[in-house]
Amino acid sequence: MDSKVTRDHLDCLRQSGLKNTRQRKAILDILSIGEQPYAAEDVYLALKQQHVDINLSTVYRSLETMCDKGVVRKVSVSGDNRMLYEMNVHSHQHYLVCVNCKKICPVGHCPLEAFEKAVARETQYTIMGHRLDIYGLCPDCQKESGK
Amino acid sequence: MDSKVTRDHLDCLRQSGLKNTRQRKAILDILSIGEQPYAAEDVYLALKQQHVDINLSTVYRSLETMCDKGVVRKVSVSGDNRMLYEMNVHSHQHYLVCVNCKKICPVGHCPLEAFEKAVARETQYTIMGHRLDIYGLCPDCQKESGK
DNA sequence: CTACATGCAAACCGTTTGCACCCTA
DNA sequence: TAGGGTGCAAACGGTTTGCATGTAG
Repeated sequence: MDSKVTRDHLDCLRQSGLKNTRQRKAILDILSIGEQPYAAEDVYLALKQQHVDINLSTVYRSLETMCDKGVVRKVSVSGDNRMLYEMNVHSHQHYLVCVNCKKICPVGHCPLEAFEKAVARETQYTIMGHRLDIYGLCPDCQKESGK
Repeated sequence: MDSKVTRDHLDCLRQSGLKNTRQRKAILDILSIGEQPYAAEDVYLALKQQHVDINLSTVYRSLETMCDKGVVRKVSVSGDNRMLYEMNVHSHQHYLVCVNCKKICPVGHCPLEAFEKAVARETQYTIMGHRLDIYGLCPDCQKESGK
């Protein structure tokens, strides 16, 4: 399973015409854990913890070039001034962000296709996409604030 | 009409327990022009152009305290790493952002009440709000890119 | 008169960049 | 071995903060 994932990462990089470096593979390994998006620094710290030696600029630069090639994608969520990065799986995704603990959790389905069409009609814009995030209190933080 | 607006600003500040300073009134005057949200620096430059003497930190600090009191609100939109500020009128608002010229235009109606309820049910979060912005090409930029 | 506001300059923090060296293809 | 990738340190841009001074209530 581990080798399967690594294999995929090699393919991703090769297909995008990117060189296959230790650092890039390590970054993709981190992004593949869980479904959350990670800030550049999160990736950096996670790698440090695994004793993977890497420079923070390299993390930024790699994420950026992998974005350009469509291997990863950027997302930014309310209440976090940092850019977050995630694997660019094709399914379109939105997040539920806890305003207290900042935990980020993906929500299933996107209700906006019809709305986009209506907006396009009304405004004459060519709609290219949207960004939606929902914020609230997660169950744990509800309990905590109930105390 | 000008005096009407100024009057409102005095009321806003008074009701929030904020002191009524030259700087705060000037900031609110700027935010009341048009329906766009402004970055702190936009406000600062607009004031400078009107020969209103103010410090950029004061702009940031005033916007922040007026946010706390609910007089203004923050919004952040995709593709701009700056925070934007607007009058906190109660109607909930979303924006259409041109990816080319960065023009921001408000869209009428918000289609997400039902969706929020569904998400709350599924996830057990207490939903507090959401952020939605739509991006695309405005009519002017469509023409330009057609050339 | 006192607490809150402001100006100024320096710090901060996420991100980007220039440059020399390194290493994959 | 050539051209992309990396490390390091310094710059950058938006925002925040400490401190002395100013001013609204």
